[in-house]
Amino acid sequence: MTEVTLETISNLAKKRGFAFQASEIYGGLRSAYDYGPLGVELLRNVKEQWWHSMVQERADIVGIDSAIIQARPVWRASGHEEVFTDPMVECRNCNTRHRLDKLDEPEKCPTCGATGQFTDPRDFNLMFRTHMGPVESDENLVYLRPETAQGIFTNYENVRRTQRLRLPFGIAQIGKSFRNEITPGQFVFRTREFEQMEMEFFCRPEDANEWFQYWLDERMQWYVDLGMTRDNLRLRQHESDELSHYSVVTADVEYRFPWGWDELEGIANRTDFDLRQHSEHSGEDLRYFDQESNERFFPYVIEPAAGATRTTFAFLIDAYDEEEVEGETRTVLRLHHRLAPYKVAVLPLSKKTELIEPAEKLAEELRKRWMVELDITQSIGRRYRRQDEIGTPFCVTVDFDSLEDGAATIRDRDSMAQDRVPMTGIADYLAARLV
RNA sequence: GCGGGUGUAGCUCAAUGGUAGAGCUCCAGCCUUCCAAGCUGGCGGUGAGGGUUCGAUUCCCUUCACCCGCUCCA
Repeated sequence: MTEVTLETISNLAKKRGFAFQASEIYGGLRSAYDYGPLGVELLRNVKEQWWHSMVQERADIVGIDSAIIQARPVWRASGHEEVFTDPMVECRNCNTRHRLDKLDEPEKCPTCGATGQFTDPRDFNLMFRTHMGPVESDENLVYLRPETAQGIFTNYENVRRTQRLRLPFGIAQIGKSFRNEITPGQFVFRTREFEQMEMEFFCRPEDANEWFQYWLDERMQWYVDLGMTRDNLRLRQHESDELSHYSVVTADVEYRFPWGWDELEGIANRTDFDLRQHSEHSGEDLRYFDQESNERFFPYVIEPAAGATRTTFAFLIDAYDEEEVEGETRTVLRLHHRLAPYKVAVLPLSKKTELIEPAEKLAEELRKRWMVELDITQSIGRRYRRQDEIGTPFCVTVDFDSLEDGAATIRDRDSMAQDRVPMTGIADYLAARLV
């Protein structure tokens, strides 16, 4: 395992086309990043794997995709409109920031003890505001969602009824969320626009603790199965004073980032808070009717909520490796095959047209099944290293012998071992290994 | 937002109040038949705006972005 710095990864990301500063040609926009051709593939693969394990492979979970902009009362009911606005003051003496409503003495800094050094209180509003419709007025103020979860709760009854779901069941969603984080930073780790992978699992209140534990184990295993180093992962239970307004118990899946342990995913027992709130605010009865006992009750909710963008970032960091090969440093992204942006690179040994033609033909065939890159520039060694650096699991090299024997060399990213395989069998060879 | 640090080519770095250089990368050509080879050539830069000055990448101001801390969270 190579020790990685944030700088190493952000440089690689820029250099190879994973992520770029947003609006870069205009000097950039704080806390906003654009995903390049490699980054979008990696991000898509992470989301695809999550969806696969959460929705496709499960009989008890379905997916939705709700609107980013919801009616304002949704955020009143969820508590976000109230909780996401904090009056803050800053101490001019020690440069610390404090919530005014949490201070014991309004003029005294709890950090350095100085009095009368506070700035005027300022409202920190964590929700993005905009207006629905061409005319800006208080009446059409709307928020960009600060979490995808509320779109699930507001659709709970629609989904349950149309899919004829019975407890326990889950609803999953992947999508963008927006928060005016007070302090964004650490590259793509904490950005104000970010992507979430959230699933709300509805169950009987008495089973909630059991399901909570179940999802803790399940989610932890997901990262490990996709190749993340176990020692770089841990579960951390929230202290009671750091719990969200909706949660009675929360545990975070944390990753050992270059700057320390930090959160990838929060798994929370949201109780019946959200369904109850929406029932009260909307007037819709969102209780579950149990035919056997002839009772109505609010289900409890266990929520594994992961950050798609920061999880992608963690996979990138975890895959990064450098090793010495014949006095040279080989940089290789040891990404799980399912996550690798490109699965195969097709490399004609030289630029001679007699090699390029069969290489193009092979690439065209393989592209029907996988992301394939055809690279014809520079020496074969250099191209192998380029593919190593972006994590491509296999390189297929077409050489002059190929014209005679109809075979090509397949080179493995991790072991650098080579296999001679008939051209007609290459797709099968790769399919057997790209699991 | 506050305090501290940083900003010269895609990357690493150099130089100067007077035409901004190098190595690597990238591209093209030659050569080369399997792990960042060689030769030739090419593209390309002082984050942005303003001020001082005959002249600013250099000095001053403003602004933007990144990193560290405070705070918040997926």
